[in-house]
Amino acid sequence: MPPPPELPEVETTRRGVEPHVRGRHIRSLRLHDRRLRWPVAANIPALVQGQRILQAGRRAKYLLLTLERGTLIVHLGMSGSLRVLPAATPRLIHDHFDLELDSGQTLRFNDPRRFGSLHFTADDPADHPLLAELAPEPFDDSFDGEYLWRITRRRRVAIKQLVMNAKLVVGVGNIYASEALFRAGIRPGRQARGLTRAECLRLAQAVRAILAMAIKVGGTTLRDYVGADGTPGYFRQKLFVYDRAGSPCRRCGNAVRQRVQGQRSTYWCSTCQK
DNA sequence: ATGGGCACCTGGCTGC
DNA sequence: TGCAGCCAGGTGCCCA
Repeated sequence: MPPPPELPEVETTRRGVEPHVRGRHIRSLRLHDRRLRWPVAANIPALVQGQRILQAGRRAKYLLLTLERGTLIVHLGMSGSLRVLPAATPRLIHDHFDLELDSGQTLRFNDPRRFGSLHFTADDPADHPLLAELAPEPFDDSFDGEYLWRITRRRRVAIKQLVMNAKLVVGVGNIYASEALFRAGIRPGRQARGLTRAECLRLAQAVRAILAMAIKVGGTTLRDYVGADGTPGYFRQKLFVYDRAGSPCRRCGNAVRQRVQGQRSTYWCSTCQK
């Protein structure tokens, strides 16, 4: 099973899709299997038919297709992928919908585990319930050490869980949470409020660095299609601690440790992280 | 306000 | 070789 789409994978998908959809008109939206995390509203095809796609954007891990009137909101969940294909391409199992374009291509969504989703909003997507409460984008100026310092002051929750809370930090899933904390030299079990200013700064920088690197790696394999991830190989090689329990830390050689934290596996090096 | 736990789902792996 | 059972993960939601 390939790694789940985190923010870099979603951004890679956005970049892959954008040139194929921008400026195109929607011939039709065909729903094949509406069973996703939330049942796909049956009236979406009628609402989007004939509309032009102005751009492909992203907010956190949500893909946003801006139409002339309204926005399609797509989430890849655990196993979702979007591909640009010739419209006649035979469908496979777990294909959920096709966004057929006037170019003769179709944007096809496949999602075995059905944690993905498709919504439409006629209003400002920023006001949509799924997006309204989200933290600032990691690459925004407002996301920095001071921001992390401010939001952690009263939080007793472990820093790893805080970093995975999309209302506080966006785009960091289980894998990159461990990786970012390793890079910042901070143990995942530390109480958020116990971090120093300097540590908050390092963590903010680490989050940005990890995401930027992953986007760069994803970009190298970008072609005319976009999978949920392109290449487990590249991906795995870059990981310092995730899924490496018992293996030597790539920095100091000590065994990488693992424990369950908030019902998720956490990995860290007790030498490199304090 | 905060934190903790649950639910959703299926491919891939483990162990008998 | 077959099969049952467990695990992984993102994240909205409910409850304490």
